[in-house]
Amino acid sequence: MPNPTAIATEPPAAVEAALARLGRNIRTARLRRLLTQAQLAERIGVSRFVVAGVEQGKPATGIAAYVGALWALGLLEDLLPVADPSEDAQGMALERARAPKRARRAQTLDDDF
Amino acid sequence: MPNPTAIATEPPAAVEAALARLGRNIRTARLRRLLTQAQLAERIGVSRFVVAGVEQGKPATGIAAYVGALWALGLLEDLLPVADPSEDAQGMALERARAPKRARRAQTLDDDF
DNA sequence: ACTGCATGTTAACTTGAAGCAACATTAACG
DNA sequence: CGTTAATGTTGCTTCAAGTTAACATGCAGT
Repeated sequence: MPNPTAIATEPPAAVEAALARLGRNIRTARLRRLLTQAQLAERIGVSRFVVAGVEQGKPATGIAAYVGALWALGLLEDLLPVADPSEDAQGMALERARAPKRARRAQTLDDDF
Repeated sequence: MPNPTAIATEPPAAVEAALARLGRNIRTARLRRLLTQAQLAERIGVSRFVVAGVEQGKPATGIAAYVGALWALGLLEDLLPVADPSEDAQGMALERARAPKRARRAQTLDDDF
């Protein structure tokens, strides 16, 4: 973000809203578990300010802090379905209806598992 | 990340795996839509290197890049259920005992859990 | 009310993330 | 095959994310 950075400084409204919601959810989960920001931060291995930023949905905060928070709260599995190829109806429809054009496809277009 | 940052440099294996999987999923979704890294990067408003980092699951990359990628791919809604309080069975069970707004516990006496 | 602790806010400092450019590599298409 | 485009890689520069510290605010419990 050296240069007049783009998405981190002025994210689209939808992105901003999604991040705010995610942060609020993480905050709720933390409070339910009776953890302080500092305690959660210690588990993650960051300062309490980073946790505060996560709960505010700060766009420029590293994703490790967010995922680490989910991990420390036992909510990591919630992340697995995100962008899951087998659930991407739109993408599957596109793939079905075309002969491969440009864009380099991975040699084996890795199918996990 | 100034100091010997913790989670971003050596994330727990579970976090690392979750990020790697998320990155692969985003990559697959991009390829299905026949977008190059550069094209997706342009939509998000970052350089192509950031998109490459996202697809590799780089832990220190800002979450805005990840969420921006999901947004540009039409997959933002996948993020809504993450850490959703109404799905957090573990947290709801804890809350059934008491519901503090601020994490606070008498530590001298009265310890359960 | 009073006290203790969690959280918000501010500031100065450090360093690594993101930008850019040029080259190497690989895969898709004719 | 050979061409072309997409991606990986390397090195350098810049600036903001993250750290620490100190202070302010506000909630929870006695």
